[in-house]
Amino acid sequence: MKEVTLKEIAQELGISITTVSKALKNYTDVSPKTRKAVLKLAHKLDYKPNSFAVNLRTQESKTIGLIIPEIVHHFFSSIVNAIIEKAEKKGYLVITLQSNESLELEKKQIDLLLDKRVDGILISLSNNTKTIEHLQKVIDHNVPLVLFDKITKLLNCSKVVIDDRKAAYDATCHLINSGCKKIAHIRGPLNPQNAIDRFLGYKKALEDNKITFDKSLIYTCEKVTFEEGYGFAKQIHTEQKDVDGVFAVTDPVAIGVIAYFNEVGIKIPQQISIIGFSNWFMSSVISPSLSTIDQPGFEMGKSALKLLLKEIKALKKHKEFQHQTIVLPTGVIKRNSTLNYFSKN
Amino acid sequence: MKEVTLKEIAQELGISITTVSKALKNYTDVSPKTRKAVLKLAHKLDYKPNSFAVNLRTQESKTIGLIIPEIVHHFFSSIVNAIIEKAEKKGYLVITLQSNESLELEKKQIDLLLDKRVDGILISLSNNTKTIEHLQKVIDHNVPLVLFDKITKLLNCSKVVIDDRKAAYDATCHLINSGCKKIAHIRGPLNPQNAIDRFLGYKKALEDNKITFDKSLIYTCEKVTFEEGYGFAKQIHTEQKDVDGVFAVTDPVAIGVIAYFNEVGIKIPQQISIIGFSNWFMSSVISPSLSTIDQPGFEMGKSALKLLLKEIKALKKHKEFQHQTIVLPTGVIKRNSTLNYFSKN
DNA sequence: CTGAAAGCGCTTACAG
DNA sequence: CTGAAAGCGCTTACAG
Repeated sequence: MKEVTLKEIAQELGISITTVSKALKNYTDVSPKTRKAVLKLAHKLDYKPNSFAVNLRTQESKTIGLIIPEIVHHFFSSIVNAIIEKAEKKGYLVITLQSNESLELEKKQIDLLLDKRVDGILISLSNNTKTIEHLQKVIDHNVPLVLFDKITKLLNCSKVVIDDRKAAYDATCHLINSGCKKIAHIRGPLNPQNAIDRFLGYKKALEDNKITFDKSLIYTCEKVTFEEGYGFAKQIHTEQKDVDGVFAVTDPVAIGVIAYFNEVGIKIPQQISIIGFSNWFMSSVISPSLSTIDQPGFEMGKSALKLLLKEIKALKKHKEFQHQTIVLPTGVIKRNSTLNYFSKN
Repeated sequence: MKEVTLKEIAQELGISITTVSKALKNYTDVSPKTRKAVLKLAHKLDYKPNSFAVNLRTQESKTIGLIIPEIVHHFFSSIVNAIIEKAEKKGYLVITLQSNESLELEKKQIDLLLDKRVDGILISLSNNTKTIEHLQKVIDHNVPLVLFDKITKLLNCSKVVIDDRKAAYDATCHLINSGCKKIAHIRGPLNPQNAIDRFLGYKKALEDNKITFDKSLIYTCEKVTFEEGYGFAKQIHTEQKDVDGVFAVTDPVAIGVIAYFNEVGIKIPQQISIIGFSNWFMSSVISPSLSTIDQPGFEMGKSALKLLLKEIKALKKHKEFQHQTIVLPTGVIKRNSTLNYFSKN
């Protein structure tokens, strides 16, 4: 099926392309009669503007790029969900790419998106992103950029995050309030800012509650998986350090911990309490259900997109745009992997 | 930062735009000396072809559209994962949209993708897709279309599926072989082909094993959720029909069933066996771990994309293209929610 | 080996 | 109110 063009409509009506274009775009300087005829024929022929031509003319693609570490991941897929849905409502389509936690891939994908001339880019950094030239390049090309969740403070652009330090503080306090005296922390990799912040929140909570920080109770994940959680739980058990609480950097890791203790018959939460982070769907359905931190993925996606579209709009109008950092609230979700008897809050 | 154009390179070197273009595209009719000078300057200026102009000229977007019912879903996110990754390697970017199980949205999204002039469309149908004009429209516009997983047989295009009937047959036989005599089936909605096929596979398995089909043991989901699984398990329990096996249309539903029986202290698999479908990640980590059907999401995404790219290529060369239907193999994954003592296979 | 010219399909400043 | 013309930045058939 051949696509209909302005030219064809113009020829059929015996008028100029210019007038057809204006009529379709509701310009005021077209006679009602002409406009009507154009609209009628356009509708009849199911005319759709050729987006390639429109893009070239307007230098806009009405497309935004989205890069996340991985899509098969409850939290990130919730974010993608929000972004795609809201973007569609605002007339933008979304090109999604995954860095697979690789800095090299991330760099390449930034180039792909710039080559594609997307109108803006949303990105959550890979765990291995230690340099930022590729991100600075986006800004230098005058393409609006918004970082979310896994960010770097070194970049002058808008950001959407949660207060990881506070959330981790709250998680740790919940363990302490429910009676834990010796709390291990299975942390994320050393590079990403939010793994660092969660660790610091944990440490501060101990401090504020006069519990001595013990370096040997820190276990560091590389891939942040169920398997690592399971492995570290085994290690904790074997080392016999009388650990009575575990704060895991994210739910899959915590679920690995639960799986191990379930297996060896250690009672949760009576003998050991576990708290995770992110509130993955499965955390509510495992046994015992996992206490965790509510991390608002959908809200985060929505906010990031909103900021990006604002900046795109400002850029188009050549207006100044003030970069913002939005911090979304989190909360402790108390379930059955922690005791709630002593809970103060 | 202003983007560099062919014109600027031509001016700086004092040659024509034509020659610059040819040099960059490795046409043979350019002198080595000229070519070298062009490549050098292009590299120095970090020249990137303006994709808007290239799209308009070539009438190709190097972009494909992908529509799925929902992205926050283990199986679908695995498919998206595969498609994005493989497409990138082949020089295509992917625009993803979600129908949210709505036919109206699905129609709109098809239009968006056609307006965008994507080079091809991959789609898994919503549960409420009962008409196919919007899909026929894609074909009529000469845009390659590949259906996967949730398909309709009414459309003449390539398809990638699993043999749902056989997989369901195998799942049910596994229950029978492990000793179940009275097996309930929590099925999917009435419309989607794969819910129908899974139901038929279940029925056939009973038949082949001389177990009378009992209509009252069929429970029909609307949204196919954990909550529905939980609710139907309660109903099964209350109705006291001595059900000793449950085949659920998908894992989240099966996990709802497990949650209920765990709660009321009915032993799985001793008193009742459960099998799901799709092998979601969480199925391996709940307690008891869930027996299920291995549904190869990554493979499905890969195959669908491969077929689509083949068709795009054929179309470009004005060659005939033979539509194909690929059926991917599945297997029963035996875990702890079913007894394995009597297993024959 | 080089380049002028046409054209992809639109938008819009400008003239009448 | 209408339309000729320029231009977005490329690609490519064609002439020389």
